[in-house]
Amino acid sequence: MSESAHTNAPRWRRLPGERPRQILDAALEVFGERGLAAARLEDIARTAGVSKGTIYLYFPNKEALFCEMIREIPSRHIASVEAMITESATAREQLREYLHHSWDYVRTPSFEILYRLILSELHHFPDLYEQFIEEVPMRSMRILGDIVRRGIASGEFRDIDPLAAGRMLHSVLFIHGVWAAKRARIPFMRDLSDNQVLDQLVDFCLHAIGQLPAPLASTVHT
Amino acid sequence: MSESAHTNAPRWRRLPGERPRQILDAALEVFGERGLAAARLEDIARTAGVSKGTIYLYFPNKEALFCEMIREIPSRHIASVEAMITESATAREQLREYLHHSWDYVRTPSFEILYRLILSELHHFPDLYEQFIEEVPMRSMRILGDIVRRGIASGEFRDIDPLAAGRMLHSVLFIHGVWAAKRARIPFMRDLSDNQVLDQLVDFCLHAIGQLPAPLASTVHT
DNA sequence: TATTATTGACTGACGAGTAAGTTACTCAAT
DNA sequence: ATTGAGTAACTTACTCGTCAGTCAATAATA
Repeated sequence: MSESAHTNAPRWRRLPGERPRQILDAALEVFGERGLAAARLEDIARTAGVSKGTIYLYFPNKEALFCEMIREIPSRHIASVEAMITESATAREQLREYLHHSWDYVRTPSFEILYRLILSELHHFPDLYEQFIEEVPMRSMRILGDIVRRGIASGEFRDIDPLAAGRMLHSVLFIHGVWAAKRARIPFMRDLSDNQVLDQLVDFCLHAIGQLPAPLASTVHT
Repeated sequence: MSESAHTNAPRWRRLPGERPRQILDAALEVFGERGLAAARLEDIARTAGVSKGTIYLYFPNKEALFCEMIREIPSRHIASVEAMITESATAREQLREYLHHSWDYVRTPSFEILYRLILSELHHFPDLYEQFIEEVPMRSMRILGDIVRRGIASGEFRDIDPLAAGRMLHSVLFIHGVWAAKRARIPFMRDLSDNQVLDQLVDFCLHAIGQLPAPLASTVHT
């Protein structure tokens, strides 16, 4: 008994390099579960495997931790989505690809949590909100808008305001992503697989901006 | 000096019939501003023009007040939107009309607040969440789905899964409504009027489900 | 040994909920 | 019409638990 009596394994380790990341991840989990006001720093600390005092070594207070989290997390993902864009294909193919990649991003639990937290706390952190808007949805809309513009020029798409189209495409993808991430709680998503939903999205969107009803073609993937 | 010294005007009045509504309206304002956890009952009381104790005469506790508010508020609006549906017109016209009416509903500040609160508290009130989903978005999707079904039968719309189409239509309308309600804080909505956005929405949606790109399309080869 | 990361018990403020006291109103008796 | 006792509506001052933030002590590491 009592391996605790005389193990020379330390009860805790010094990890100043890893603490911020650990704490931010724990913060995402706990803030995501309870919201900014109701989340307890003790819970975040325990989830991160540290004590409450440690948090204050790396973040001045609860709000700052929250803000830092909102800033840090999306920056991990965005670059990877944008890297996926290929210049080679037709606008139609390029659009389809971008929708697929965005679909993967927008369904991640962390995205859903982030969006939810931002939305609910937007009153108190306007600068944070604007930054998020700029870095996530506007970026996405602009990229989509550019693809649409190319497609119009090439005659693949009908004459539509590219920015408006980008906004529409983003909105429908985005909200379905949030729903899909929480599918278990949303009745009208329960019976659909992610791929089915994506197919419906792509079909709907391509018809909305397409020059012609499309040769009935080719939404199959997997 | 001191008109308070001997006015026979009562310092407060008994209004048991009006209190619940007053308190619920105040709750929407204060919860909407600060969220469930951070909102103070004292603030709600002051906004409602009563004292904190009065709230407890009508609601057992903070959570119950919150839930009652979520239940009560949307029921005021929904019926009025559904009453607007006319059976006479073509599916296309009927759809256009329904989108217009929903657009008005979905832009109201109270809807935006409600949606935001529901989304952020969904973890803790699953039954409330399901009820909201059932009463607001699902209802809307079903109505839209029915219109689409009619339109397919009449040849106005292409052959598309009506429920999926209803979901798409709702989603894009809904999220743009939320954005429009907070337009001042959202860069990509700032330069657009509500009517412009609605026109873009209708245009996008009708093309997405339309059999042909509208009247103009009859000249296009098949 | 010196240094620095980490702990955890502590404090002070804040706010939900309570209950005893106060005020507005009601209505039966005059 | 007026009174005034009874009651329902409302207020206010209080309690008590909770939790953000602090700091002196302690443990790991160089």
